[in-house]
Amino acid sequence: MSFKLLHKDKSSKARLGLLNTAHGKVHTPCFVPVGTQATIKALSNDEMKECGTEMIMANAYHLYLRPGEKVLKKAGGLHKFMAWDGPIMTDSGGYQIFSLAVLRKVRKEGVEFKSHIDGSKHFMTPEHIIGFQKILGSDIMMPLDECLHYPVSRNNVEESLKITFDWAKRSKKARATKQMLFGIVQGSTYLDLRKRAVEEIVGLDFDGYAIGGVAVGEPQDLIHEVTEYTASALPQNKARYLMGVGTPLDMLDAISEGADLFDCVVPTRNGRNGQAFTWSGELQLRNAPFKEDFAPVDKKCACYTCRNHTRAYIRHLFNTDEILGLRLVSLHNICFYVKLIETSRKAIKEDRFKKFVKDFKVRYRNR
RNA sequence: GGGGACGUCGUCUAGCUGGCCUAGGAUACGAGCUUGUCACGCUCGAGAUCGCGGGUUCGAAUCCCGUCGUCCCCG
Repeated sequence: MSFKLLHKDKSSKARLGLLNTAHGKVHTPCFVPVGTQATIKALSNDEMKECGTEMIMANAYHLYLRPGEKVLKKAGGLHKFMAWDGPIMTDSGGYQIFSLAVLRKVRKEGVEFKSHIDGSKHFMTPEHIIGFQKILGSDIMMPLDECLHYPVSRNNVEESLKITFDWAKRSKKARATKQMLFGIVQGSTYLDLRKRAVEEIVGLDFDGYAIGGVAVGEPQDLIHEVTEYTASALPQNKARYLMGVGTPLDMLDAISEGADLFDCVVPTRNGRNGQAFTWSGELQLRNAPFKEDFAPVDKKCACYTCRNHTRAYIRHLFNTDEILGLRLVSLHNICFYVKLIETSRKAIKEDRFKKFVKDFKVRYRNR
């Protein structure tokens, strides 16, 4: 249970690290696919492993509502339940409080919310969330936090930071020693508030630090201004997790800004909607130009999808609502993301990450 | 040969006691969006002068006549 900083790129702020968890090692930078409901939608564990996925992410809020504490306890934890023997991170549900805002009431003690599934009322405290993540047996737990949408007034951010900090303290107290617990830095786009949040959270000494409240509606340049600023303020010897980011370009930029871990629904969600990521840009595979395109999704990709199938076939699968279509593109996208980060690690090791990103952007023109 | 029903975007159709229809929807088609997943989703676009011709009327997809086509029943 530790993080080792192995190398710092000489051409950028990119870092190479090794995260040791109870269920294995994670090489950073690392992309962590999102499996909210204890499954990476449409993909099997074997497929994830074949892509080279080292760690996956699940969501405490969702699993708390379904299947619930009792089932997960009886199952012997999340690893056994979903038959994934590698590292698992779990998000607390802080983001859900934000994204399901209509239903929530944030109080100092915790959050009151209505289940989006059956409307039942629940009250969750930071202690509950940690307790539940203990039952899950997550390798990396996240504390309950409040994630605000952009834009938000300075006053609201200051008020919110107090709650997030208080919850962080309480989460720390309630933590389990065998699992890692990260602290989350909020502060929206107010850099001085970000700085204050970093000082407070780092003062509590967590196993790693997350940059939250980023890519929640703000313009591109702000995403990176906040990320770079916050990452630079965090300690060198701890992993930095940029929550919810992102697109290939956002991730690469964030790596140059010093972030180590990323989770994002984009490769899977967009994959289910027919968008493929490739070394030469993004493809809307449902679009007409692919009707008779018998090339693989990406010539440079060695994934199952690209080894066996054509763009024309995948477009056909989407047009006929066949399940295999979503599976093939999700699989390709995950493989692409993992490979992109693997290649990034190599470039960092060789101190040429800045050039690597520059070259990648030239080829990745569609955006 | 006689009687009846029906004919509206590519497809399935709403409307048919005439003006609110410069014809609505669904689907197919075309494009865009998607950043700690309420999501195989969302948004937008193009697409029919209402089988055809004539008539009544200020005004017809809607009423009348003819005609063509499809289907059904009787002979």
